[in-house]
Amino acid sequence: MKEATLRDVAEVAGVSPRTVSNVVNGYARVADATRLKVEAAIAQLGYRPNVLARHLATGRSGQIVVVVPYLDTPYFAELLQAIIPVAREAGYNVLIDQSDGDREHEGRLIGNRSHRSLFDGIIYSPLGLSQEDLSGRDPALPLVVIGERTSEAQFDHVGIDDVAASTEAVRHLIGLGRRRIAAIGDQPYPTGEAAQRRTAGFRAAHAEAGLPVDESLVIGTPRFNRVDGAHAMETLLELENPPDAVFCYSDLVASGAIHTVLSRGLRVPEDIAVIGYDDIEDGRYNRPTISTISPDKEAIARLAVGRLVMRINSDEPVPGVDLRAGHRLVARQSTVGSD
Amino acid sequence: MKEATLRDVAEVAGVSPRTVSNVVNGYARVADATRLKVEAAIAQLGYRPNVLARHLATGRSGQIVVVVPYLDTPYFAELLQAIIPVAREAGYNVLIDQSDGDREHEGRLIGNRSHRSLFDGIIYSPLGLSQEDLSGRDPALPLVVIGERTSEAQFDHVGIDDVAASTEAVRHLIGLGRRRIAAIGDQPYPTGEAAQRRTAGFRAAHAEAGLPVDESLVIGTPRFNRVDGAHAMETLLELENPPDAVFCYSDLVASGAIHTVLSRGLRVPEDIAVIGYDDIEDGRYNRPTISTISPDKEAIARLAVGRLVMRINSDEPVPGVDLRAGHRLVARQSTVGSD
DNA sequence: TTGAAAGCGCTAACAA
DNA sequence: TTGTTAGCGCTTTCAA
Repeated sequence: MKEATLRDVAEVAGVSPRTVSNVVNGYARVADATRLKVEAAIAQLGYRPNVLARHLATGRSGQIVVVVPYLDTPYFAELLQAIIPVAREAGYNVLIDQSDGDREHEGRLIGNRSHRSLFDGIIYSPLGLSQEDLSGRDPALPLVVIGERTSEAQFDHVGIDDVAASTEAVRHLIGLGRRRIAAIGDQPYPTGEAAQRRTAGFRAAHAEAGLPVDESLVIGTPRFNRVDGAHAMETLLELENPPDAVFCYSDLVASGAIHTVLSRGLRVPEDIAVIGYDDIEDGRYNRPTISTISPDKEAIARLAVGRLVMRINSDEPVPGVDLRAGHRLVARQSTVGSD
Repeated sequence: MKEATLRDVAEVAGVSPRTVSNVVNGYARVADATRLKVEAAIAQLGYRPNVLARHLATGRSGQIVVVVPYLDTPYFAELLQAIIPVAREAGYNVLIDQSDGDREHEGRLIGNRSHRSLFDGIIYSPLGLSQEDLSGRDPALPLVVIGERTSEAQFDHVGIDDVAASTEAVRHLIGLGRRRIAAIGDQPYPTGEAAQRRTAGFRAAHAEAGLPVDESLVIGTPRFNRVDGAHAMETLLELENPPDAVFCYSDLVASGAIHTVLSRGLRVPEDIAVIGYDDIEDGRYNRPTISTISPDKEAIARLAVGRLVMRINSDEPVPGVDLRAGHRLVARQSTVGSD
């Protein structure tokens, strides 16, 4: 049996398609009597609007794509989990795209115009972003960037205050009496902007406590993965004077670092306290559980989707803004111990 | 500037829209001279087909949805990572839907007809499936189920041979000289069909080795999470005669179980060997690294997408089949130790 | 408030 | 091999 169309409904209700459309969309006001007739017909036929046709007519696809570097990285998976329901509520389907951390790919999607009919906007959570990455893009395509920030002001950024959050993390370690604090995850190059903000917070906390920063304790890593954390920690443990605490730029890094510490027969947090970043679920089950900076992922999702929808619905060009979501420090065993 | 349409191209090339359509889709054969003209026009105008319009005209949306219980469960994330590129290659966009392990939700999506215009088929990876879950669904909507199997033969299943895989896992433990082997993850109720197949393999391995099964060592869990594993392990350790090896129905369960063992001051694998299931990336970084059954996720993805596409393109009803992907046992530290 | 009708951009049956 | 043309199902301008 074929699906009922709007025209069928109109016929049964004895009105014009136009009126049915009005009822379905609640656009214009419709006389109560007419509305009732139409609604009855809709129910009778089991009519459901054809979304595709609607999109063709309106020129909107009702889809947004969310680009993340990796799907199986807990932080991104959790971010997606927060975004999807919010988008759905706003009437958008979410297309998930994985960039594989691949610059080429990321650029390709944002730059080219083949999308047009496929999606109305992009929420983009890059691994690292350089100026050119975004400046070459199609300015007509609504875009909201999560996490990274650049000086360019033509699009929106959503994120937490990384500098403040990082400062709190390190302040927490200092408050615990630690004095030789290391940082794992610095990326002192153009695309490592997010990492650099954490490093800035790290320095700020030292400064406010009147503590010097031992530069040999600031370790760079190509990514924010477990292996990176494990390796960096090995480097730190080989120092003449190893640290008594470590600020890791992700929970994954922290997990790797802890792994190394424990396998050397040292204790966490007694010998070395470790704090991470992201508050991924894994951290709550790690042994020891991982202290962390917990970004408000729901707020990030709400802000990003809200802003994107606004952009999609606005005709004039919208100036880019910086939207801040909240965060909080969660102290767990890896810094304060078990009891 | 407006986007160029197929009609524009036709005009510039001096041919009919029909011909342009043929060139773009490679349907009918087109004279070389005409093709060249058309291609030139396409290039000149920067024409890109409007996917939406095409879908409206063909009655296909070009999208498939993949339903997984949780996005942040590593196994499902990795599965999705395998499916997406395969689907894309086949010309389909993947819509990811999260069921939250919620029965209601799963049923709703499969059952109702509101999709029609939204997607052409579903790949469904349920947490557990009961007979009714699928029998009430719209038979016209192409569906491939990953993992679960039921006796119903109206749709396709893709999965590895769980019984054989589980047998291998337990055989591995027996081969290591273990004699009191526990199983964590049984679900002896209708929706626990996948779990039951693992239990069957567990028993089969015992049978073939002439070993009795101590029923008190078969522990049920509501889910396959870390917590479930951790709790079950506690139960096992409280037994008068605890096991010397454990077969866990997921790597997450294994991770939780190992957590418990270690926190009791026991060693893995010396005191208790642990093997998991799924081969999630996490297992390679766990301390100790986790031995596991590694399903061929790429094969699963290929089989599922291939079958779904076939179903979408076929007019007559297609009989359901059972498609088997490969698997292999990966021995890591949690069973064979560090060196 | 509602009707008539012209598209949205593409496909495909029918003809030539 | 290519052109003509009628939709796909919905929205929306213009009239009434």
